[in-house]
Amino acid sequence: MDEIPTRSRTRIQQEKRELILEAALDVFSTKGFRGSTVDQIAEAAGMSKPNLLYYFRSKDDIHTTLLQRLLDMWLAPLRELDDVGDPITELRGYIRRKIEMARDYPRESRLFANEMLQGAPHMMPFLQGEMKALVEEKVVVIRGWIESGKIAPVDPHHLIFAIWATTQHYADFDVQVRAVLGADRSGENRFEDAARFLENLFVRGLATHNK
Amino acid sequence: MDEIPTRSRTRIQQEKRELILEAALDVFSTKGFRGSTVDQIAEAAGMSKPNLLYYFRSKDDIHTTLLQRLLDMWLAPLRELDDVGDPITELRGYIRRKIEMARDYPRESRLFANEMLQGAPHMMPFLQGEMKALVEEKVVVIRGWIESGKIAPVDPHHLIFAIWATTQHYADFDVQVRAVLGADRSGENRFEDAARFLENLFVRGLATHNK
DNA sequence: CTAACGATTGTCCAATCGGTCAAAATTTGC
DNA sequence: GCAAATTTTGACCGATTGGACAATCGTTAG
Repeated sequence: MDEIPTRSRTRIQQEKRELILEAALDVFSTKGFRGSTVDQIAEAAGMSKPNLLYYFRSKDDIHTTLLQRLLDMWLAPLRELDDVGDPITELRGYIRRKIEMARDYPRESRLFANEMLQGAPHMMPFLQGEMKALVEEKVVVIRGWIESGKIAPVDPHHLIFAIWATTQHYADFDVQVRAVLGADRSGENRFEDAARFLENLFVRGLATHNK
Repeated sequence: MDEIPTRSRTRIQQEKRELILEAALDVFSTKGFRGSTVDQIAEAAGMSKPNLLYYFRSKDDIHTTLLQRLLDMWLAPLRELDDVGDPITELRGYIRRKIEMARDYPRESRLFANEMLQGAPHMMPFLQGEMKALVEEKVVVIRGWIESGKIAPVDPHHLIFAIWATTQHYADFDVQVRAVLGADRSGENRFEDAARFLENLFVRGLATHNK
């Protein structure tokens, strides 16, 4: 077969492809693309290498498919940042959504981080296109909040970077966070603590009124 | 030869080893360990592969040496965080030192990030040992500042994480930052803007007094 | 039952990569 | 200037890896 239209895929094909992508996400996110072997992915998916290559034309095909899927979900939290609500509430919600993503989808975060570290060879068009456009849109919103005196005057771009950095840190640098917090403090409540700290930090850092 | 004591190395050996480490840092930091080949490093260092392997026993040896050197410089900025000065000034200085490191040593930052993404297979002892110890020491300092009412009551661990995340972000996610800022705003002043924003954010976020 | 189609695997191959080695080229010590 | 030591290289090797392929197994429709 050459290229199966998604429409005409067997139920088994759909399921197996899902299974493979799931396994590949595990492997790619921690070992990187070049550090992963098709055999490792196949074993993680519980099938033989030739069988895996029956569902995906190549290792690269799997990787590309994963990145493609990542695009959609990656911008979702920022998309929800809305002009209508109270700025502080909106930003607080954005931080919370991002922290939840770091907690619930750490592998996707690491996959993205790997791609960025390598200079975004596959995602550059996405960064310069869809992502930049969305950021620009939200920058306008934030700038509006500043001009109406609802939040402190800060650089909107760097505000967004700071939220990205602090939240994704808990997925990408999970080992470091765990190691530094120690065995006892490394329970799953570290995301709760992080959320509390970050909301606090940003709310205080952006407030225009005194407490 | 088996293992040359550092003491008895020729001048040429010292220089060539430096040259190789410099080239390897370039390659490893963007392509990761598995994604890099000895040939690439050798070419970047302007020598043949066997010649490179005359100065380092193995690819792994180069990598380990780079990570080893990284340890020293990585904790330096935090070490300087001192108990004596004004808390806000101290923290502001720490942020500035970290941003300068991201600007001046982005390859080292990415090398570290790669190691973390893969679960710190080589640096785990360092994380749990030296790094955790230093953090714990500084946590005590920060806690002291909080108890004496000099900064707002926040979780010291997560404060440190936030400073790490926001500053290193400009090295590790440089491509993304550039892409989102656009060609015009991506001049080298982005580090200045970032520093200004971050100092502002943290100072406001930690202040106990009203402005 | 059986023919057709989809799924699975064992085997193999070419390319890449880390590393070796002996020989050649160069530098150094005297 | 020359011998010893150091540096550099071309050729080579074994192991790994991505992928191809033909053969086999399983399933399903008639």
